[in-house]
Amino acid sequence: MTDYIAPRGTRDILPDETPRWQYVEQKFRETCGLFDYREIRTPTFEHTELFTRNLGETTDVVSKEMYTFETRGNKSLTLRPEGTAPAIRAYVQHNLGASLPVVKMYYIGRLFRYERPQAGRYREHTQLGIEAVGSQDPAIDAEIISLAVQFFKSVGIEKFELKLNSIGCPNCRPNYRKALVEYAADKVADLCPSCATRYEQNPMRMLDCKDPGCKAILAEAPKMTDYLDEECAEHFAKVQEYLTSLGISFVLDSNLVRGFDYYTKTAFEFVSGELGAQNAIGGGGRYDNMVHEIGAQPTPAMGFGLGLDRLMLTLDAMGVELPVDASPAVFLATIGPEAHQAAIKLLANLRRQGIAADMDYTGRSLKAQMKLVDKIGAKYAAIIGEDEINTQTASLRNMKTSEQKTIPWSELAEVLRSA
RNA sequence: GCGGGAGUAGCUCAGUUGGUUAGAGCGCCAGGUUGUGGCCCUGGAGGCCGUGGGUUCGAGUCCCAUUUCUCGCCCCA
Repeated sequence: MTDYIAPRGTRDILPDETPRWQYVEQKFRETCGLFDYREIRTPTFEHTELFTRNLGETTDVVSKEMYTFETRGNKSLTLRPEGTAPAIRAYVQHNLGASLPVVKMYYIGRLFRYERPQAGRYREHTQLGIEAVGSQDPAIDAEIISLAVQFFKSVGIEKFELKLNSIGCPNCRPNYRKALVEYAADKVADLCPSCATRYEQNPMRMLDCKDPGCKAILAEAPKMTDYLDEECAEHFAKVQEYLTSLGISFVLDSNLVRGFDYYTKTAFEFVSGELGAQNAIGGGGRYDNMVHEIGAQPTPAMGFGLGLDRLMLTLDAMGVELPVDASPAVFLATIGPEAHQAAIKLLANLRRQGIAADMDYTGRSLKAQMKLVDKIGAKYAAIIGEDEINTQTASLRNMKTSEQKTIPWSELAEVLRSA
């Protein structure tokens, strides 16, 4: 055993598992394509200020979970802890809004957060995300949510809960915040320590505290949805209306508060009962002010992110079988050095003609090679020994039916292609 | 940052009140007549028993520390 192991909170996805990941990623790409979202790839790290200024100074991510380091030139960089700010930074930097009314992007990227690992939580994880920039139409909110739903279903996840809320905007949220603070003012002493801090710094975060005491105290607290201004209320009603018309069921959750400060209006989260304590499989919301804060003219936007690692865990827990098969079509099993030499050339020909093929490179017996064919799951074994060399053929064995036919080398690719 | 559980072969795990050369199943490798996989049989390789210290005539087993993994809290995907 080596002393070198993957750093805490990171892990290897081994060759046996990667086909499942690739399959899910492919489904995501296809779904995004159906909704006309295009891929954007942004750097793994960004200037630290992008995150500190846009996610909120008091959020956990910014205050204690970022992987931040200094360059030789004393600039502070940070491994991206989330995907939205970088995507919007790119949108603004390249003025993407100038050429399209609504810019619809998706990304598949690794995110980094320095947290204590546990089930479904890693220090490096993969997130699939989408962002739509340029529309305040509640139909875009519904589109993004329905893209997520369609994607979940495409990989076999039917059971999940969609939680929905509106957290208002800078116009109406202060009123609610004030009402909440007034409600909690004489109860601070009874709240848990972290809620006492939240009361000071970010009162709305008290709403999703899991402490039973806090829950009881806040059960009677005023609700954001009762304080929405006319525009936000109408937007929220429309989102619900559209979702309903799309046949997407949801539950309103007035305690749903997203982790970053940039959200406005719509907030939503998908939770899976198949996961442990970390049961949020994806979530997102509207962030109508970020584009402006990053430096472009005010432009509404809406996005969604989902944790691929947690999605894979959910699939495992649900026992979903994905139709993946990474096995080659044929394995050349050879007897003796002459056959080995002939197979090298034959193998290259097959591959050039688009037939996935492999052969033995360890000098094993035919029997051992056949075992190997079985193990790697190749559909056919092409056996080449002295007889076959003399006749320029291969004994093509169907590993499932055990049928065996003599095929000339020149016809091998064609036979395999039509098999 | 704080709590609970666990580190014995590649994997999943046994290992009796501390007592000789540390085990099983699976996997791996080689055989079971000539050039043929799955099932079966036989044999083999592979372990500083996480690491360091301590108690003891003797430690995989007891004590301490440390480290890693794991589950949970905070929070999030």
